[in-house]
Amino acid sequence: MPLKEADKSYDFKKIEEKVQKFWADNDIYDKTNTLRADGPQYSFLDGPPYCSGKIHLGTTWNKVIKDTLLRYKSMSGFSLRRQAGWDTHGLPIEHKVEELMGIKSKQEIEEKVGIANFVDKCKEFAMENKDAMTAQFKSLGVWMDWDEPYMTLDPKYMESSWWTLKRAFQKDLLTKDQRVISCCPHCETALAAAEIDYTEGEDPSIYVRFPLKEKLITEGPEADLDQSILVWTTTPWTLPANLAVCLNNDFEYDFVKVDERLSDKGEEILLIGKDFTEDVLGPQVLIHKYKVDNPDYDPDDKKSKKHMTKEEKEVMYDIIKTVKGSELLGISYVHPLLEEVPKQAELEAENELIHTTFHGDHVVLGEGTGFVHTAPGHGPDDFEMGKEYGLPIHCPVDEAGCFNEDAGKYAGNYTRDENPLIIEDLISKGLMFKNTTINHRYGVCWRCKTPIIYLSTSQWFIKVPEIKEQMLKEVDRVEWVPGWAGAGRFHDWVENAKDWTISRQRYWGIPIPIWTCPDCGEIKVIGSVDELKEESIYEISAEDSELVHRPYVDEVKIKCDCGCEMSRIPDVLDVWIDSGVAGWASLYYPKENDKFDKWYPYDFICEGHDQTRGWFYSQLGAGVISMERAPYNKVLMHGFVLDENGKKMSKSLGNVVQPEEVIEKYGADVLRFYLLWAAKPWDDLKFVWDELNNVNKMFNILWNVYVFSTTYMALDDFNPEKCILEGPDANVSLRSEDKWIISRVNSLAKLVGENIDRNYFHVATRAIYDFILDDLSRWYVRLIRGRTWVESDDPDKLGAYYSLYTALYNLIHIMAPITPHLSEEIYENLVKGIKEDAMESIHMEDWVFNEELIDKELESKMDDVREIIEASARARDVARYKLRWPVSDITVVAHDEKVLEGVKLLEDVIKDQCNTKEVKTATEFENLTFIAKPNLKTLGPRLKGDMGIVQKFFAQAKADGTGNEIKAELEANGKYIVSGEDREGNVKDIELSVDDVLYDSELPDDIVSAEFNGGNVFVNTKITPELQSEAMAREVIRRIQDMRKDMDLDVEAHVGVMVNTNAEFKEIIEKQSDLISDEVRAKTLIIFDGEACDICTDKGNEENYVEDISVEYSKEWEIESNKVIISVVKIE
RNA sequence: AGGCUAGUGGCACAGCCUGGUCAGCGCGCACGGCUGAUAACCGUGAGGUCCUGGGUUCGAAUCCCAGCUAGCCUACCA
Repeated sequence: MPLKEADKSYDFKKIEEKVQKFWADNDIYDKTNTLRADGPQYSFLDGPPYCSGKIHLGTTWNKVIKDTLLRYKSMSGFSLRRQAGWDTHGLPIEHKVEELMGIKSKQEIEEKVGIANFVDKCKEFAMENKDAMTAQFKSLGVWMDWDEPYMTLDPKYMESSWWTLKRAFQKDLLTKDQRVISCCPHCETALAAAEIDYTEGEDPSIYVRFPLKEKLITEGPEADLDQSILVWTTTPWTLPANLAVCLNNDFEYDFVKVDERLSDKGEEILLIGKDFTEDVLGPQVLIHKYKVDNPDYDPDDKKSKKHMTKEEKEVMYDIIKTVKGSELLGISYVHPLLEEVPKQAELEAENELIHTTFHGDHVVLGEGTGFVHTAPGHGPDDFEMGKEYGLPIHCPVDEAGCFNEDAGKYAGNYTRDENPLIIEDLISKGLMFKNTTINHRYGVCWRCKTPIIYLSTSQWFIKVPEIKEQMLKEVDRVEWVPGWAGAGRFHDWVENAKDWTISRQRYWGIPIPIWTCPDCGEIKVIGSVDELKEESIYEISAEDSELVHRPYVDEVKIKCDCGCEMSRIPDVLDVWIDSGVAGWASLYYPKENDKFDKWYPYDFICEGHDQTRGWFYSQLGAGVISMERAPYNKVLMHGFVLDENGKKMSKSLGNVVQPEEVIEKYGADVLRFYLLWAAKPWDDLKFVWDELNNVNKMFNILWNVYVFSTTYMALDDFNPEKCILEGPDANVSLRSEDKWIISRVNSLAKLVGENIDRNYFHVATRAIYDFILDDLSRWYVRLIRGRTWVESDDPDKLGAYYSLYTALYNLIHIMAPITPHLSEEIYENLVKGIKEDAMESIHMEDWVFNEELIDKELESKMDDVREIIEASARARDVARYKLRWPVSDITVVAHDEKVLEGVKLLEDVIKDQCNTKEVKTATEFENLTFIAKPNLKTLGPRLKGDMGIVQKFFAQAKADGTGNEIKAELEANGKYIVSGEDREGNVKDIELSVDDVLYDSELPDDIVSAEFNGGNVFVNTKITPELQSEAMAREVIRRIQDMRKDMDLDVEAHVGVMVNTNAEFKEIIEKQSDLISDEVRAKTLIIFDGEACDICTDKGNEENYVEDISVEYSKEWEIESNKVIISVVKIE
């Protein structure tokens, strides 16, 4: 099948559809994998995106990076495993399903809908989303095992996570404990740190009086006043659970007497930390300034002022006494909501420590009063305090965030909703000192965005701190790209690792395989379905596939050694465990071994920087627990896709760009290339439509080069297989520029390969971009344009075809991992059916480059030559001397021999591109005229009166034009003797040294020059009759070509041409009629002058005459003030 | 509040590790040119406090310190 001429324009839609269909119809993906099956292995693990139903630009970038690397690895001969993964469990889907089914609470799920139905719906929903997202990823051309992905809802996958849990249990890392943890009151479940988002918002900020039970100041006038500790809080709803107040032993505390100016109660004593007093109460002394008349004002004294400023100090409050925090330990206060919360009195009666003060290290400087409200049931710190001092962990709130009966007056209501009421009560009881609000960041549930609350509940944990050291060692072992991702960011996060809350009070997740005995408290952790069946007391009726999900697994009872029936705890696992075990669960280890042995551990994973706390961490933890190591050896951490202003894309800002929008407009390949090109992978990427347009332009240009190539190659039926470069039968000869483009494309392959390997995708794509634009399109194609016109199988023309073909051939290989569709499309035409060893798809080809074809010296010489040619163009531009007009010679002047060598080697290129008959080289430009002049600065002081001799001499030298000779002699001998008569008429010889003479240089007429990086280019623009004749002929040619194009003639179509002009112009161009005929493919060329002109322009007077310019076309031109009428007739 | 990363003409980026060459490239803009790749290309020009402020140095976009802005991560602001 011969090479076909390509479509004129780059139609990505058509191409991408066609190529994807080709891959699908012919199982190209499978064939590619099979082809590499015996190669060295490169194992990769896909981070499972959550089955939200829609991919976004972030996940797009993620998959494009992975796909590019993996395609490259495949071409490099590696055997790959590229299983896609899906994260299917968890709250987000539960929420969606709740929404779909109109469910408002957990109670409804359990009582109305039923867990089985609910879980079924979740599964169905997850699978639908997975399918939708798979289609989106496929449309990007991402190659993964889409038909056999790993899914966290897969029972066999889930078993592996059970096994990991069992490992944790065996290592004594699993514990159930009452702790204060973050809960989502809407989802009614515990949340892990990784599930908390943060948001800015307004909360109350109140300063509350906690009245002292016994006054501390018992003497003096203040003894009668009320005395209170001042406590600050932003969570009024935690006050019903307040059991103590913490202070810091080392701080100093003020007893402050305030009055009605600051307090609604009038005079009272407040205890405040010394460093907080001014923040809370304002400055102690206010200075009021008044303008008053100056009693000493003297109207006659200009310096005297009429008014003066009088200052009055006002003391706002008195500090009666200051004591150390340690002196305030153990004092009792009255709970501010004692009447509203009767339980508080009960508690106080039970434990004398309640409602007293303690020391707490967490009491620090900053906001507040130095006294910290402590509710062990609500705050992690408070909880620790409570445990340390033996306070009860009192929590009058249920998991739904509602007060229970222990909250007295507030019972039954949602905690945060009670804030206003509690504030009101405090005000009416006279305990509110200051009632304001604060803007701060607080935690919210990652899915439903409900503000989280801290509650003491009983949950299951993995004791991460116990394996922290090993985890940190693994962090150091793993290769991170960029380095700081591991060394800084991730290391810090692991360093601060806390216990991992793994239990969730939900339905759609992996049931925690822990069975407990209600009687003896024994615990069993089940590691597999088989084990469960073995241990089960009753026959299990559920299918394996159903058994591992709730509610079926809940029904399984296990026999305890004590004889009782053990039941499963009702919780499901944190979804971060789900994905954390992906390394082996996706391989069904330990139930199956073969895939595990082959692929574990993984050479490479790649996710966004949000996964520091997420997947990077959960895999590390689960890996160390299960296998004593991180499951990965190398991690690329990529950035986020931001909007064009660098702001995060979010629905609320309305700045979200959908991937399909981009694909619709530019296609998948342009998007892929853009994503890899626009930013360093680890930086955030600003998505800018304009830049996408630039990339699209590059695609069009590449396509144009392809069209250009195939146009001529198809015309000549070019076949690269028939090219013989060397030996006696050689039919192709390569010019230096041909070797250059081949060298360049091999250099490119080397650089791109290296940079994809080290994940510098931006370096790779930017090099490709520059190569296509600069080297291939703007330079090489320009250089060979003339050669493609030669008829017959000229070895020189074939050299150009061969080189262009090679450049394109290599380029589509280089681009295949990045732009798989475009490469495949071009491969289909350019290679398949042409080259005997062609594969079915370009993606089955090897990644190759030939180091031996790289000639760095040649590349560098071409760089110089390009500069020289550009300089020559600049010089011509200055002289307004058109490039189309030939010049007799140019001279390249450079000091560096290398540059001149390059000029000689690439002389033909320069001749052609500079449109010059001759290229001269020199280390100095000889045609410069130098005008010598005396250096008055050196000569003046020395010669004094004899200066006249010298001046006269140089004036004469200028007139004679002997400057060059003087310069030459000075350079040769270092001196020059000037003779002349002095004022007295005596002949004198004066010796001039090199320093005594200065020069002005002058370019001869007709010479223009321009600088380039290594020297100067001098262009001789002197016109001879021959040059003029050729120049004018070229003007005519250009216009005829223009007309051919207007006529939409085929490139190879023949024409007849008539040129009618004045006699003088006719004479000039006639000499070049062969050239003209050749260039415009004219079978006949008639040039004449005079009235014959009318013959061809006279179309008669018929009104309906419509000129069919595709057959015959006449046009009047003006060339250098000559009227020229050209007629072109198409010849069949 | 702490950590990491980024901040370079109107826009997007390179340079920074390893201090010194008029701070480079692309897009955009203005002017001119070219025209068988032509929705392409070439030339010239305007346009920059290299985020701000200190410091080190003979010399800082580059190294150090502090601050501002943005992204991500973290945090018990009680």
